[in-house]
Amino acid sequence: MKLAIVAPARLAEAAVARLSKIGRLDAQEVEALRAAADQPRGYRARGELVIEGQPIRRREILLSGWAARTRVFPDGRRQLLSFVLPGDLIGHCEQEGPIATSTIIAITDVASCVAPDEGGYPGLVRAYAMSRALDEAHLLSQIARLGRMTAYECILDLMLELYERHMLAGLVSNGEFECPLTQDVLADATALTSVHLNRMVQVLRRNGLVRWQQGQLKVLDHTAACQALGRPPVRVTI
Amino acid sequence: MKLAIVAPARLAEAAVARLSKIGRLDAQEVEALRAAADQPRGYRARGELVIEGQPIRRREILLSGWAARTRVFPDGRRQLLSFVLPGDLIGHCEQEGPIATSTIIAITDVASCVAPDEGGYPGLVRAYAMSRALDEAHLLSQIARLGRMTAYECILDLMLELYERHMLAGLVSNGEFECPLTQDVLADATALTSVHLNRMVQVLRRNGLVRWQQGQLKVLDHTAACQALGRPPVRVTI
DNA sequence: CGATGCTTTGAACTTGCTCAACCCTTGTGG
DNA sequence: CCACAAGGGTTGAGCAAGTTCAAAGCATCG
Repeated sequence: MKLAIVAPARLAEAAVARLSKIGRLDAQEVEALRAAADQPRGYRARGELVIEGQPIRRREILLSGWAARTRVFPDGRRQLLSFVLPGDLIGHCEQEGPIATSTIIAITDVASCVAPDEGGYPGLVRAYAMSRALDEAHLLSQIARLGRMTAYECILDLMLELYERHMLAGLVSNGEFECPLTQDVLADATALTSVHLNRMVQVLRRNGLVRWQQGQLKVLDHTAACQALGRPPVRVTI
Repeated sequence: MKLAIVAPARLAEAAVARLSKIGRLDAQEVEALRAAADQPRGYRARGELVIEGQPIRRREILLSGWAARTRVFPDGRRQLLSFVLPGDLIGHCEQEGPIATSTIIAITDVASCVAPDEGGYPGLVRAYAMSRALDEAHLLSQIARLGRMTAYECILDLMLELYERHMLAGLVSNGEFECPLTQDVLADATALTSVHLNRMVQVLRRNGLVRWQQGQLKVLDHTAACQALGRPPVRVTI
């Protein structure tokens, strides 16, 4: 299967950037990562990387594209639990005989690789542990968002999270990053209807906070965005 | 500080029940747990067990009482992220220099103890790993609840989760368990106002699904409850 | 050039919120 | 022993945020 998203040679870069920052990887560890990324594995958009309830076969690292953990109700309602972005881990958990607690679907075409074993690599141990911790933090934020934020705040807060996570993976240039989501998907993530999401995004645009067109998302006014969320103007990134 | 909730001798029982089930502990490991529980540490209701942003000092196990991870917004809005029940771990994470991602407050008076070091105890390794995995599963459920369930479903689903978790800790007798929450707290957990929560709880009672009085909660009609949530009638507990 | 998938708009509707009062139980001090 | 304060729980009426349904606009792609 061909992967047109990122040229093969650069496929590892986002994951290397993210994991070496959060794990303070040394040259050897980065090399191990690159070697793993040299054997990428592709999934088509809408494909399932992990299926809820099934045993987890191997630990992977997302290299390119967007994926998401989702839960679908018996009657068809759908909720996105969290996004999985380049450099994020998939299926990392410490139990023996682990069972997936959620389905992970590819939102776009996606590439991943097997996560190099951390044995003998203290940096990888740190990186994996920190990545799990960040994952958990994202879940907590998602709960707070869905629980107590208005639609407007919820969308903005999620956009800021996505911005910061792309920043960490070195995927922001000029304040802008690729956000190939449809409004339907973003609605599933924010627990809104796509109709209402659309209206609120229009308000965000009208207020000059964000630009989102042709799959590129740019936070135009960080200060105003943080203010709208009632938080300290500049948020520390890790 | 005196702890009137559970007699000291029995203080370890819920934690032992839960952790030995999920970790298949051997006699020696159970003994290590009991020894740790013999030096309990108490917190008053409303006290903070962990504070968001501060370094995590030590890993603990909750022995008795209810606690909860919470997030408070700058303007005072509050969201309960998850409940912490007897046998649950507190501050377990694998990074070095870990920072707490959420504040944990005591809902009732609470007792905890230091978590015995798992070195040399494979059962404890399993138990801690599984406990972390369950924790994550609870966060995912919470997201799905807040995101896509109606108030009625949300409350019922949370009550079933609490029931199952108490079951696991051997804290259910006669289908009934202690639930010393105020409606205000339950409203913060389900992201509702206490007014609306109250009305929906009344409907649950009227429909014969639950009884909740004098701090005791009983799920009266499991089949109907599962049906109302559109899921298979009997849910597997682990 | 039609089909398909995404975005945008309008109008009626519903769920859950707000505000305000009242009730009940429990504990405390005169 | 009563009064009263305090903290939950309950009720009502009006309101607002977000949903539903339906249709139209607008790209892109074979």
